[in-house]
Amino acid sequence: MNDVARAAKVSLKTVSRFVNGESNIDPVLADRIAEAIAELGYRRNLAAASIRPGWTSKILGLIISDLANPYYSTLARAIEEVAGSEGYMLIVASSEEDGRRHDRIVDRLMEQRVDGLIIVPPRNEGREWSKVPPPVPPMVFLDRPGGHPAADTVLADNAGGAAEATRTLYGLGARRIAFVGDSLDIYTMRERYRGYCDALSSLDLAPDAMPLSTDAHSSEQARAAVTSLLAEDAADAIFAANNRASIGALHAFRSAGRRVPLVGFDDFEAADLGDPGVSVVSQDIERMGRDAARLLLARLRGEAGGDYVTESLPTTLVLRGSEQLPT
Amino acid sequence: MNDVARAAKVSLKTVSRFVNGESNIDPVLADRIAEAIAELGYRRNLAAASIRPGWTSKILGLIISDLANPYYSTLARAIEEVAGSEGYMLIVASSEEDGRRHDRIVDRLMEQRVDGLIIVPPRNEGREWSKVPPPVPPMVFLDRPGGHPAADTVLADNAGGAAEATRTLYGLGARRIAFVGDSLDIYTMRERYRGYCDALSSLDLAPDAMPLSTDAHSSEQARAAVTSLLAEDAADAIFAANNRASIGALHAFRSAGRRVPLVGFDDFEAADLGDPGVSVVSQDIERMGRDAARLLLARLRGEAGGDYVTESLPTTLVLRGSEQLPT
DNA sequence: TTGTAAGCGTTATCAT
DNA sequence: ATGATAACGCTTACAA
Repeated sequence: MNDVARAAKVSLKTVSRFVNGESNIDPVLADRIAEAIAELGYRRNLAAASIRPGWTSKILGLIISDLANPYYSTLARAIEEVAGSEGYMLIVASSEEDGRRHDRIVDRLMEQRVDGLIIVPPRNEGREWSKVPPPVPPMVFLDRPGGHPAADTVLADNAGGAAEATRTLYGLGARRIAFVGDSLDIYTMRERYRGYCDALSSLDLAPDAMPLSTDAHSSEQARAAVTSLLAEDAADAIFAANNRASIGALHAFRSAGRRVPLVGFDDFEAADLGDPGVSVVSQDIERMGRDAARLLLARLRGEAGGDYVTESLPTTLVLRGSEQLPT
Repeated sequence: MNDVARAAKVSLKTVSRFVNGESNIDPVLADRIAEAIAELGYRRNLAAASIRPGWTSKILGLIISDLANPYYSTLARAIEEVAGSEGYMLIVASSEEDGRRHDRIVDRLMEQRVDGLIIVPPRNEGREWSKVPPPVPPMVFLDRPGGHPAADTVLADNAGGAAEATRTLYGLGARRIAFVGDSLDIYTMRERYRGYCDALSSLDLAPDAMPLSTDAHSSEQARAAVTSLLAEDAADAIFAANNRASIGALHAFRSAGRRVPLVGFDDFEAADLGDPGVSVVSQDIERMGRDAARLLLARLRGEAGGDYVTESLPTTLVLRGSEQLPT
């Protein structure tokens, strides 16, 4: 910038004004500056600019569990889009559900002086937020509650969606509705199980009496679980509490040569490929991401009030046929 | 940092030494400093550190077409993993295949002083690299060639994979093998078409005589294309040159109630869900990402020689049954 | 081993 | 409208 100023025979400050697009500047000088910039191939240094007091990095940090998982990459994309529209770039990092890793990323991001943070809290929690010395940048928790009082939160209505799925299966005649999912240590699983139980109870069915499988970490394990449910004739319908459970169930159906009514949680690419298509409780993932980003940007603009909100976004039941009894 | 120095009654420089983990430092002072840091909640400012000469931002920039696309998010994840293992964070941005957008992102990333760039060049090219004033950080092009002479490139062997798929279909008796894919303006499509044509020619079949559909931008369009192929009995096998084409073909098969041998390009989640499973030419996406990141990091370490490499990674043919004639 | 002074590339203040 | 000067938070000669 100094070189540009010298070449254009103006002061440093005038160049600064020029590159910042300030208005009050002599057109003649502006031209000289523009020329000097082009000639010297000058490029401003945003990192240097950002350390000035009152200036910001215009970078947001996003911590998700796994960028390769379509659910999170869809969230990331939606966030990137909203952030980009207001000039923010996004640093994305995967916590792999590991609290220590998550904490390291948080520290790094704060040292980098990101303007704000969007966080999917890891399953295995790390250090408590109260132990993180202030100042902490504005934060939004996404997909799961985060345990920091001064932060907004965007969730899906996991319990509501699960309840709707359960009621649908019941309405079509099912009375032994199996829950096939991952560990209940996971917040979303716990919520889905809660919704499932609530629905059963309100239908005068005992949740305890229903088949329950909570170790479907992979579709392979889900397949095994569903296979034995079929073999023992233990269930007349299945609520698959995540993607992998749904896919595992499909595999099990194919091997067994028969199926029972099925509703899954979370849509997936292949859900409408089979015959019948797989009915699912669908989350509006883009909207979750967008809302999280908007909430954060509103705080950064100082527009948000003193109250922190927790949004619980509705789910949609998408019926494709798998909820029906086979003909 | 000044405050910490004052509180610990040492000089600024000693604190700097401490936070940078330098060895020669009096344990007594170190303790005082550690205490002061904890008390004041001091956090170093990496942005400020990075503007010093000889220092780097330890941030890499990644430009892909769409983070929500599993192909690119898988690439991003692999890159993030390798980068993270060496202390680099990743700024990810989606170009949406738009050259102007891509150029804006490049400028922003360079102003941010990222240490290196990994770029999936957009379909609609923007400004030429020769017009970007130096210094340009080390760069790696991924998935497609990028048009900058001083950069490494990591590609998949699109032509080879397509040729293998074509030969496989031929070997099983097919003589009218349709190519269903997206526009040949796209580098990867062009390459796949080239491989397909090469294979046909070497088998004494005329590529021109084969059914060709290059407007399968969505699975819906691909479905329409395949549906008419089936109706007119124009093809006895299909090479689906991307994911969406494969899925569209499956939909068409289902509606028509019959299928012809099919091999797709690029694996997808549901490929083994149907009966038969969909055979595909599979790219090792993780490896592409890892290799790109490693190439870039090697350059940043100054280890790479003066020569720029172009890697063409082999594809794998995964046979699941759809390549066979229906029984 | 520790401290002093200078400088990295910016922008803000305040005078002109 | 423009410019001299002082910050911002940090690291690196170089001296002590």
